[in-house]
Amino acid sequence: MTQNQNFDLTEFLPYLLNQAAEEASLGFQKIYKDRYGMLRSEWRVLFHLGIFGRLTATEIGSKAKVHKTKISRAVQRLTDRRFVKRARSDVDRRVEWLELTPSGQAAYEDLQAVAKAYEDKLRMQLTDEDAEFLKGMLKRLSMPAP
Amino acid sequence: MTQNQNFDLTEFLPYLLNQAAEEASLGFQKIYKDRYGMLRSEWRVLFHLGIFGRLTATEIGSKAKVHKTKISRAVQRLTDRRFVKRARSDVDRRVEWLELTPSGQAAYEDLQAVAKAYEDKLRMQLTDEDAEFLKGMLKRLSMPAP
DNA sequence: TGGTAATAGTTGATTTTGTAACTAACAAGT
DNA sequence: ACTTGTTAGTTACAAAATCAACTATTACCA
Repeated sequence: MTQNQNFDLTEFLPYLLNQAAEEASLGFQKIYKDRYGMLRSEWRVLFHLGIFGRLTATEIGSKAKVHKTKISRAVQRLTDRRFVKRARSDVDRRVEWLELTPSGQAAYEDLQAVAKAYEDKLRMQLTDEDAEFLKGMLKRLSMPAP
Repeated sequence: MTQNQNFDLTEFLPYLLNQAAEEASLGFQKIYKDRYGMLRSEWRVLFHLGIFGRLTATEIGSKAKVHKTKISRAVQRLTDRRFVKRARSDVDRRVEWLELTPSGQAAYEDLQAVAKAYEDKLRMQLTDEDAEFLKGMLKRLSMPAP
């Protein structure tokens, strides 16, 4: 009897969350990857700038909880592709203001529409009520434990 | 007016799921990493063997939805550390049966207890009812969309 | 039997991430 | 002004993930 009945992986919350997150990301990932050759950190930067307009790398990092080296490299690639424009601040010459270029804006609008459609498709698996409830719990779980 | 009010990242399910999954994994990750120098794919293999007893690499891969190269390398490292023992099948000499060694079993039992305690801690943020509901939805989201 | 396809698992090359150390600029107190 | 500390962002190197190609074995079937 080597079998262990005392632990069920499929009830372990971190595991379940990871499996669901991975599955839920697949379809959208395929699109931003195929269509724009973007990585996850890149569409996130793109979306932050699309939504909030003008941000510094640090601001994006703290909003998205992504490490600054990842942001740095994502911004690098996005500027290489002319999706993002950087401008040193006059007030504090350490910081760089980031903004979408017109083609960055176009890519954002395209992907944002895709994201909306994708979200709708995902939510067809859930009732509206369930989805709201789920989101509430995910938001709670997303903040550092007390 | 460059601000876009039409999309809210914090309501986008794949994003929310990822944030929650990452946060929920952090504490447990720290332990299996610090205590055993393991990667995520490694504790998953360890747990599968701890729970199910004897499996092939392919079986683990399909249960956990992990690519075979990741499994292969995880198994390699686990056998290097004498946590896992491999044995070629006599029936089909392509397949290898994987099993925990006694020290692998000990590591599993230790980490399994940690996982339980960690799960309890996480669930303190939720009522039992909510947690069950959440798990149900995560399981549904974990399967490929219809 | 012989030939083609399928499966289990590994390996190598490339890409991406993680970690730590680094530069440059500013802040605060003395 | 001068030291010390902090912050913004980059870079170098090591670790890990990805993807394709590979070996070895078995399955199918004419």
